[in-house]
Amino acid sequence: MIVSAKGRYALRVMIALSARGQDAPVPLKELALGEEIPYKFLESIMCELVKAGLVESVRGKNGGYRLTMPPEKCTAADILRVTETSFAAAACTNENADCPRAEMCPTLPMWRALDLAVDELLKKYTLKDFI
Amino acid sequence: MIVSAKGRYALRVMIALSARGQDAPVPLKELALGEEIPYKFLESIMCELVKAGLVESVRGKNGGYRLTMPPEKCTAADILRVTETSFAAAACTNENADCPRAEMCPTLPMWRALDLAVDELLKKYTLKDFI
DNA sequence: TATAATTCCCATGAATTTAGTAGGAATATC
DNA sequence: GATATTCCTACTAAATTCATGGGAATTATA
Repeated sequence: MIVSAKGRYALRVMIALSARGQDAPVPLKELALGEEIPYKFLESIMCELVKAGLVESVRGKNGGYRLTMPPEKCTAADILRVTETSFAAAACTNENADCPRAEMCPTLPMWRALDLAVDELLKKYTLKDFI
Repeated sequence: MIVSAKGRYALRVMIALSARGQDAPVPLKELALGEEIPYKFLESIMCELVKAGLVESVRGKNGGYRLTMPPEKCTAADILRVTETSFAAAACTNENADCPRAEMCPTLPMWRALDLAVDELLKKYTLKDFI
């Protein structure tokens, strides 16, 4: 039960972008160096964040990445939902879960409650809270 | 962010043991078949549960496993703490965590809060609640 | 005391996921 | 046209999870 390095990197980068304001886009190189995240790994993470609509990219010279919303509108839940391949506490509550026991599983309600509790908490933290 | 199969197996077995009362020990073979858990994998799980003091084992013929406490005294948190190699939401709050950024990490408080929230919730579910 | 049923212990292997790397095409600025 | 950037696809390495195998130790009972 753990948040991956990818998720933590994503959060860090989003915080870094917040601290920079929304004017000029920040190039990947600068983000990677500043946050000490492997360049190519971060590149793949940024790709996911762009696809999810949390950041926008500007290509070509003087390009880079920029938040698509003000920091107070983006929560930790928004970010981690993108990067964590399984955001569910137990596999049992995954979208693709296909457990034959699900119908009468005594623990399923607990996993659902856990998912909810985690989501509630992560929603409370916005990027603004971190800077 | 997910509870492993091991953890779910452990919970299931503990529930099965609860349902059987504390009298005669239940052999591994029976547990494995009944719960559809690979015999050898379950064996290693039982070993951990014994070491943690949640179940006791009786060796030799007519032996098996038995809870060491009444089902209402054992919570999901007690069980998962044993089986999950990392019970922390983020590696950052692991016992062995040794992050150079920890001192001034803006997200650390969130991970701690998350750990707490998860623990609180899992403590609410006792084995008795599942049967 | 032999036998069968069991837990205990140690080592190994397979599968899956996570983390990271490499190279080049496309795009924009100057 | 040179340069700085994102985008895309594929690959590799490392770690973790999920098991499997074989045999020693222990105990009840016939």
